[in-house]
Amino acid sequence: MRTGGYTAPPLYLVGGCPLPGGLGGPGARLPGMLSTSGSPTLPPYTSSGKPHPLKLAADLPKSIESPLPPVGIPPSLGGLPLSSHPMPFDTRMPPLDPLRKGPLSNPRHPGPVAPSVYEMAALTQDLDTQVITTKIKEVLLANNIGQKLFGEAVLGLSQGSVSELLSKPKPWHMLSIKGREPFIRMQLWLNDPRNLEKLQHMKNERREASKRRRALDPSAEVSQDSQDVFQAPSPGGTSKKQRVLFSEEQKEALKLAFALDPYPNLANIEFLAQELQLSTRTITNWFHNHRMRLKQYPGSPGGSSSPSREPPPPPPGQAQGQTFDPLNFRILLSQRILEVRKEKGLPPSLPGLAPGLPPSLFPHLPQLGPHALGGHNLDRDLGSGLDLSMKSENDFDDNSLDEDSNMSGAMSPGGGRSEGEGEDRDGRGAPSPVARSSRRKPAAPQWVNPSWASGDGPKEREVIINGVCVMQTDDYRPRDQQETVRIEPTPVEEARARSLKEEQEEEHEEDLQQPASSMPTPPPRPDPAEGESGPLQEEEAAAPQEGPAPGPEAPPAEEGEVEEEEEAAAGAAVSPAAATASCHKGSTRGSSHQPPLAPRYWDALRRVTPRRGCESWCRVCLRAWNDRQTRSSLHP
DNA sequence: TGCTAGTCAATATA
DNA sequence: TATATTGACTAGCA
Repeated sequence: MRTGGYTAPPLYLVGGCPLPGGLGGPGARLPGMLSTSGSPTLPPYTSSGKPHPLKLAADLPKSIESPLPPVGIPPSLGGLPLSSHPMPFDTRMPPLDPLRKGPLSNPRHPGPVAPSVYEMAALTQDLDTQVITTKIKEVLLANNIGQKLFGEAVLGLSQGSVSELLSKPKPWHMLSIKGREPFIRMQLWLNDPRNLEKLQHMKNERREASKRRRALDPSAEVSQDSQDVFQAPSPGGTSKKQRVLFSEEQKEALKLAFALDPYPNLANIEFLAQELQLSTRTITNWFHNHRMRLKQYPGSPGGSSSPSREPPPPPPGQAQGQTFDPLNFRILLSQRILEVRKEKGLPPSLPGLAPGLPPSLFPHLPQLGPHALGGHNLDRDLGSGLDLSMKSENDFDDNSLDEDSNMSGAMSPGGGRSEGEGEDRDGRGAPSPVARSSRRKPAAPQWVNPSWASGDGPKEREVIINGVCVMQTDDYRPRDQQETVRIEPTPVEEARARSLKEEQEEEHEEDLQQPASSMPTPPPRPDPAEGESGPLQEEEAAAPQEGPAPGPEAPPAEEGEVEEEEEAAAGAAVSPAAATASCHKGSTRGSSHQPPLAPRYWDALRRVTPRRGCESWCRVCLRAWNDRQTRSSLHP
């Protein structure tokens, strides 16, 4: 039961109409309200950090010069989402009609159409969400008001939503109109001199009501949650699916898959579902959620996101620039699992396997999944609170080129997700790591740690800058000569043996200035039509194909590849000035400058033409070239 | 059909 | 107990 009793006068928007006393009475103003006839004249906050007095839109259209319909507590609260419920406070806005994006028609309050929340939001100048939430948190804390009560009474949101809003407020410019509504409510609530009084009153009423209920029926251990909240009955018995609790290895696998391809195609989703013994729906949900939540950390210089917030843990970086195919995925995941075990001081070996041999390298063993991996449960073995965010920089030195690639470079050849543009559609937020169609916002920056999967020690000279650039701190001092990673469709045992051998060879490699020695022998030039088979098919591909080298004229790339490569560059964050010289002048993408290739690489590639549009070889060129080689070996 | 944005609510954590 | 996290879901859109 809503302990309502809280009936405030209606909220008026425009001068001449009384604002409810709670909002400051006549003359009170909406925060940052814009005049519809003019440009914003007031910043949302004064220099002292206090909100400006509400600026009225004196010339608002007549259609919204009417009081908002008073909102009472509906007799029945069931069946409606919280956000549709009116607020008992004078921060209330009319219940929304999502179809018309305006207030629900209220037969009890006929008359001119009141401005909807959306209209109000549209009329509202930028609010500093960070300041608002900070103030809200201060007030709540100082007055011992919980998020739950505040959310339900003021915002019409659940506790979890309130928590997210308060702890991770999106900058105003990143909010949709609807997403701005809670912040407008908060601002209105802050402006209400009686806000605390009312909230405390509600709190007391709830407490007393709860006492009464308990007194009436002590056996009913009904939590307050189920009583004072708008408990929506499951309509038609269609309740939410019970939430799945992912195991650590499932999460790790999903993160890895995400790093390989944040937009997996259906085949890959089904593959993951099978591997992880989850439903495809769960997989897609996870990817959706993960993309969205990574985006909640804009981190862009222009963004007004909270400066105190740290970016989310970077995903497994060894996947950067690699393609999603089952074999690749399994190998990388097994490496990751072993790494995690090592970090946790657990034995790297798994039951029934030789030490260090992950079961994913043995497809004949039970599939990788929560019950695979040697039957070990990482949750149990590793405990909670795993910091899987950044692997140690000691076991992946096979792909330093990937430091300049981004997620688009990780697209599966069969994934076909290289189309489109990677720039954030609103031009704000984090630099796009993923080149996408204009519909898709890019996922958050992907961090690169090219050395993750190697068994070598840390490479302190490598500095991770961001998702696509790994700074070579002092000039182009050579790092590992192993510049590319090519995971061939080789039988796993053979692959592992080869890997071990390569590692040994790398350890004894001395001439770091001769990348040519590590450059792969150019495999057959790929057919322009190749590369369209899905990863599952790739997995079934035969052993590495030998064939004629593409020769120095291997590039220019096919048109699609050019597109893909440019998109790879599109999301590149700005690298150090010293490294952002001149390549890709011909790129159609905005911020596509890539660090030029170090001279040592030029030597290796001097006989190969850089990709179209490039003056010389850069990392993108090299990356694209290497991708083609890999693909050509997979799809001769 | 699949995406984003927003939200709920179960669960984990402080 | 309060807050944070996160899987599931919906609406709207292209």
